[in-house]
Amino acid sequence: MAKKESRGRQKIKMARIKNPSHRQVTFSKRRLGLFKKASEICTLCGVEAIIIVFSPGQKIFSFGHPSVEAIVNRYLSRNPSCPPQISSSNAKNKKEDGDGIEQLQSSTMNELNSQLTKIFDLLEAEKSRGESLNNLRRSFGSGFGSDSRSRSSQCQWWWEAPIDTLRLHELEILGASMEDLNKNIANQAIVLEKTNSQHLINQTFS
Amino acid sequence: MAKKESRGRQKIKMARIKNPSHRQVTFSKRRLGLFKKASEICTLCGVEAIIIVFSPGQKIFSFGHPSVEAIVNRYLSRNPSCPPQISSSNAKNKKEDGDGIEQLQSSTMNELNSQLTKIFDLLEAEKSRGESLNNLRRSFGSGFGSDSRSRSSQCQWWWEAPIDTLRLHELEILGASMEDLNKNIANQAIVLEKTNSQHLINQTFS
DNA sequence: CAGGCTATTGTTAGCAA
DNA sequence: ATTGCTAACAATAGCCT
Repeated sequence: MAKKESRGRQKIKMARIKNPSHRQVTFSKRRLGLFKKASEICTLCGVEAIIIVFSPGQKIFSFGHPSVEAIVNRYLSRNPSCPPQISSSNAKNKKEDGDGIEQLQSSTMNELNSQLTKIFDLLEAEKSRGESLNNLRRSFGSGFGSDSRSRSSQCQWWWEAPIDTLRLHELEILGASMEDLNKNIANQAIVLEKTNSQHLINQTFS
Repeated sequence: MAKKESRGRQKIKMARIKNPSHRQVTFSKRRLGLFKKASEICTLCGVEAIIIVFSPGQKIFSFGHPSVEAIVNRYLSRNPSCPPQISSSNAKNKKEDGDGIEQLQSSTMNELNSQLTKIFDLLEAEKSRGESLNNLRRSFGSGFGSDSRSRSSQCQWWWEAPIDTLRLHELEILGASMEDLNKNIANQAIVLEKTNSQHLINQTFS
């Protein structure tokens, strides 16, 4: 049976990929690749970096190097003092991620201030917990928790908010940046795991 | 003379590079690579993305795909009701870059408002300059202005602020995000030009 | 739609200017 | 601090499962 062996990677034109399906695949793959690159430059050069990607599907993906998960943990367990006096119109079914970006949608300066206060709080908390992330990153080199997978799977509470991200106000973006920092934990896990897998593969083949 | 021909790329351990010089080189190269990747995913998949990198040298580098300015633009033109009642105390001598992040250091909520106003202002200024960027990007396909280089070189008014970025408050980060959006024009130019160069090289060799 | 495979293209470590 | 070079390494387009 003449198995049609793949022609391998082909050169592509640098232009928007027409086929939606194909485009989606490329997006997924390259997004991971991009995040991995970011992860590497952070590790190699000891720098901090964040990436925020607005996908066409109204979702936001993000990556952030240092202690991002710490923010979430701290936030969830510590629940800041100032639950923004923002209109709680969105207080519907907020899960643990809570406060979606919708809140920022109708931002006035006052609400913005509230948001910022909250963010401020989060970051302060984050700073004091940086170590936990470091530990996670350490484990990257030696062994890796196989549970990190299931975890990231469950944690994919990406921005499910039904908002048109492309029209986000800059204020929203700012808020999103911070919120996304929370989400990137999942990303981190995915990236790290991915890297690890490839590692294992390489070892197997070499 | 046995000219020591390079052994080519060698595998490196994924850990912080000890040698500062080497680390800096790697940072520069990989930063461009990262930005290029980002540029590609934006083009190929038609998404928007931003990257912010806090270098160890107290500088911030950023990348932002299309019209980050456009987003702000949208906001400025769309936001009718609430032109923040921010104190216009920032109307001082704002150059296009000016005001370092230090200002955000001692931010209080009031000052924050001022900052935001300023940011808005900067972005507005940027918007009026967006065309030049667009033109630059256009030229990417056909020819490219050799002057774009000198320009980006001069535009490297990166964050020269002598602050320890690792201790930036979130407010500073937020401000930086917006400010960096301005800077990304220069980055774009660099990335595009770089890409172009490689293109030419490839053509030459093939 | 995420994951595996492989031939190819793309990126970059190590040097040197 | 950036740039060119070359060989080696890494990412990934196209296809399948």
